[in-house]
Amino acid sequence: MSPPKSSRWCPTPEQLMILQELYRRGLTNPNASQIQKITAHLSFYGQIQGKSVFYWFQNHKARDRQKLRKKLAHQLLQQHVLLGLYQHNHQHNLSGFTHHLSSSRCTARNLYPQGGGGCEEAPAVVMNHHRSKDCVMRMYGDDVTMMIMDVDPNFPCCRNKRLETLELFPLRSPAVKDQER
Amino acid sequence: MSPPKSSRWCPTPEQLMILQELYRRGLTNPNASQIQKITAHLSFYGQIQGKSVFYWFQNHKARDRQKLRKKLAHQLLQQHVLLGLYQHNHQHNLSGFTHHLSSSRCTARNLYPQGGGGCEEAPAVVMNHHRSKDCVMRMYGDDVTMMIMDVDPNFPCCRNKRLETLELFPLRSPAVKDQER
DNA sequence: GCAAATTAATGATTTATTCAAG
DNA sequence: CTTGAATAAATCATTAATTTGC
Repeated sequence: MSPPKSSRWCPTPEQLMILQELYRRGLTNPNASQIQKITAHLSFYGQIQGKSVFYWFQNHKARDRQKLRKKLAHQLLQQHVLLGLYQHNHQHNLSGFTHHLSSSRCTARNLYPQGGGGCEEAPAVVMNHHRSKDCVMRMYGDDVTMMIMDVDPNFPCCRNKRLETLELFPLRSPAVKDQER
Repeated sequence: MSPPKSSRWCPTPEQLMILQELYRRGLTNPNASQIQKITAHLSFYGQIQGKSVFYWFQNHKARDRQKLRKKLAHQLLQQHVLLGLYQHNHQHNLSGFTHHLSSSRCTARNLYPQGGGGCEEAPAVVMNHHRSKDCVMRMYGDDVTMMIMDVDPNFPCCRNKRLETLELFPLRSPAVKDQER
């Protein structure tokens, strides 16, 4: 019954919620005394040390900024692209960015509306791809190709034994007592 | 009389029942092969693609958790208000209660890797020390000593006056108007 | 009753976070 | 510190419920 023994702080949902709420409210750089207070409160919900709180705010702030910078850069680029300032040979250098840029609402469906009734042949471009644990899904227009790559039996979440031999469709008698949750 | 031609999957009642039943039995994160099987079976009841199954489980799990979180947040607030915990200092002997709270739905396995209780504690030596803009933190095992050195008044985020007297747990009137989404 | 208008659910996509390997 | 993989969270978009005025 020895507890998991993690080498690092594992925030409980409560702790996380509280931290996020504080951050949202504008506390991005708590001083020592604030950290102490916060730690005290959070310790009610689970083991926690001051340093964890300290780190959390540092990391969170850093990632927030990073996010912001990225967004800004993309917006700028967007402007440039739209204005045609990168018309000539610079264009391909943007690929790394544009892929992100154009992702917002340029889905295949929007670019190649199905309503067209087949006038458009084959949007041949990969609009998006979604990687899953063991499959890759690629969207070509409306279609999706799922490539099964592997099923890892060791994957931790398979610890639920029932899943191992999961009967997908027992579907016995119709009265399965479907209780609403 | 072409069929309605929906742009998205509309689950039939049978499909929905099956999915819900699978979920209820503990299948919350099917792998690709499971998705394939499920899709195959469900296709008996109507047009369906693997991605729909994939999405369904993702959404269902997420919204399940969302509900739980909301409930939890509410309870949390209640606890704080009712017990006046927010004026405590370190109060560690609440473990039983804490456990109950924080394990009510420990959700992500990354929060609780081994499915056990919480995170164990206590490297016993001086771990490290960090210099922050306004404090030095020294870690002695579990303890952290923070010495306030200075508070930089120029730091941009300090413009928010509320921070000066930061109320960690404001918990004002019960009717905080928890606006949905 | 019945549609147009509104709102709620939920399918589909995108973005962010987390863990850990390199 | 950086990166990749997995997945959770947030968001967008469309369909279903429902409300509303006739």
